[in-house]
Amino acid sequence: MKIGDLARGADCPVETIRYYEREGLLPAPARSDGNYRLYGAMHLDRLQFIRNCRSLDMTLEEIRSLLRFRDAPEDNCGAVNILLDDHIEHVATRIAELQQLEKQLKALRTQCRKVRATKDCGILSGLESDKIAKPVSGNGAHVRRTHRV
Amino acid sequence: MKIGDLARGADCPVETIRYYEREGLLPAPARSDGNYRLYGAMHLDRLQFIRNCRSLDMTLEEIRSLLRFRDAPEDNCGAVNILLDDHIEHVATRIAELQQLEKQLKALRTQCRKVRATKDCGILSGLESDKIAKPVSGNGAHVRRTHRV
DNA sequence: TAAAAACCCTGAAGCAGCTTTAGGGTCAAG
DNA sequence: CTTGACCCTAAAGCTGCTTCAGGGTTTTTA
Repeated sequence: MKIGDLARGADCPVETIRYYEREGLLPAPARSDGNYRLYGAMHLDRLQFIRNCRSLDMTLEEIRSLLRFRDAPEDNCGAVNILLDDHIEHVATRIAELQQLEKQLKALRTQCRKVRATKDCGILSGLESDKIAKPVSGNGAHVRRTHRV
Repeated sequence: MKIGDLARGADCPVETIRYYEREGLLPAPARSDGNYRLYGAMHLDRLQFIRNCRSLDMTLEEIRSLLRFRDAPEDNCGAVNILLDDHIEHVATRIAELQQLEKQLKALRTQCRKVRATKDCGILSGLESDKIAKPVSGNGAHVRRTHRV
């Protein structure tokens, strides 16, 4: 398999594969005469594992850690359970934060129901006010931002 | 007001204020003899506006846009309403994604209820499987990630 | 009055997790 | 034998800051 085949197999951009290799998540594969990367089924498995973890919003550090367990089949998996529990908590925390945010945004939105001059816009004046709650931060949520394009 | 006073007034790190200035969100203030930045009440208002928007998880680009409206009091505010509606939708989308994620993580967690050898760990094998849903991406959620420390 | 502490300055690098750009080389089809 | 699809590397760019290195200024304290 060349890198493009692997990429199609795991639904992952080619550049990201090379990036994972640099980051030590994927082992460097053999090379062809023309210096092309040549992968086997094991690489595909591993890449799919990584991509599954990423789609569960785990960090590369967490994934690195899971891969170490995966590579040590005789060790016990207690730490895996803990890692997952922590991650679930991060996600739950972030959901709660975002729901709070949504409430505030909707409240703000009701401040301006029709189009008028910006100087009279209830939204803009709402954004001046000091009634906007700071995010609950401190603990450590860790999940993708709202903004992506 | 020196930069430290402004920082305390808006509950915002000093470095972040300098960063906002570089990014053109805050106008460059006058300077003292010793080359210190000297701010007035208008800067504090503007900084609080920015920080309120940030705590609602808006991007700097969105904030830049809102500031332009704020600076043009006679324009109409239709675009402000649209911007906010879009942002609310981003947040709602992200919440839905995260709830989906939470469900998958909890399902995965039930795969391994006791500590055993990693080769038998239901979580690790669950992460191999192709049953993990890709994030609904494409549209554009845009909100902070789960991971923060 | 002098030295220490607290504050301020700039410019550049670092963080995560990629993506993009620049500037090439390799290989199969027509 | 050339076109086009694919591959390579190294480096820079993205967001929204934070941190660092290496200074200068002002205020407080002894």
